[in-house]
Amino acid sequence: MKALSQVGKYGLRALLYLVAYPPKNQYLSIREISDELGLSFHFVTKIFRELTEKGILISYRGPSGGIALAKPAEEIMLIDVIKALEGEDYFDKCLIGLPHCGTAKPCPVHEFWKEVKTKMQKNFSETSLALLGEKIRTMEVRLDD
Amino acid sequence: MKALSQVGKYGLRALLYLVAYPPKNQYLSIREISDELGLSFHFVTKIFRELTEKGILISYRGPSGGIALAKPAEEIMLIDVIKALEGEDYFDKCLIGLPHCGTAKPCPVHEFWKEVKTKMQKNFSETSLALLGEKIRTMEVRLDD
DNA sequence: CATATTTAAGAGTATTTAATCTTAATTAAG
DNA sequence: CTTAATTAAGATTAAATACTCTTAAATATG
Repeated sequence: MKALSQVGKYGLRALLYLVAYPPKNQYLSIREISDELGLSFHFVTKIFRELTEKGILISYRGPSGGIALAKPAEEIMLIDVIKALEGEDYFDKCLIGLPHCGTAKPCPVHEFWKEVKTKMQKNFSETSLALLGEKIRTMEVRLDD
Repeated sequence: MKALSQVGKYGLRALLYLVAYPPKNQYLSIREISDELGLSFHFVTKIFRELTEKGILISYRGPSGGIALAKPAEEIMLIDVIKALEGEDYFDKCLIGLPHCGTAKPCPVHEFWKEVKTKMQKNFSETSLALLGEKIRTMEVRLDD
């Protein structure tokens, strides 16, 4: 199941790198992130520009510039990132694509699909970037490969 | 969340129409299905050709020809259809796209994502086309709009 | 102030997915 | 046997997504 676009996948991985390996300086360069994760520098730059516009990152140009979280990692929830990367309507889609599917006009799998989406929304709303960063740092989990 | 491609969405809707409104004759024409659901005849034809190759449908050419389920609707599970339309590896994908993500090398959201996929697999494995057809026929749910 | 480093912006290209079109093959019915 | 109805097959086109490239703007440092 391809639940995220490449923008979503790469953006999330790149953000998690920033959270897991916070720089000594105020800013971490996009180049370091893209190099470390083996992602296209230009593509990550484009994605991060969007996250900056949406208030999840702040950026600074020039030498020793880069990007940084706009808020403490504890206050940024996974759901914020996913909605920023995939669209605010991410959890509003009918599985079989019926535009008016909803309580009033449910599709054949509406109730079940709503359960799945609710489970995801709940988990993503409770998961902070700080928590994920900590999991990565303690080597419980991985960000590349 | 876009969990299915257009092929998956249209294919499933078209199949469900067949199940919900079984023809008097042995075969139902693709033209009727695509007309009724407002889908492209040619696109549905192409999708159905795949489902025929994969043994979910049988087809018959010529006047009063069309397509029909290869097995009783009770014996075709939603999961079979989704795997046929989206690929056998549909439930094997890492949320953030890491190729080697798994128990040995989990990504930061591996465990949760596995739960979601397991829930879906379980439900889709227990849901027959017959059940969905019945829901549609009794007007509990809808297939267009 | 000159230079190097970094992100910003957007144009450009490539790939994948979606949809359409054309022609062939099959078959029923007059 | 001719015609019409239907799916099969694959070529073609369109659109969306995924990247890549170029140039500009900002800024630190010598």
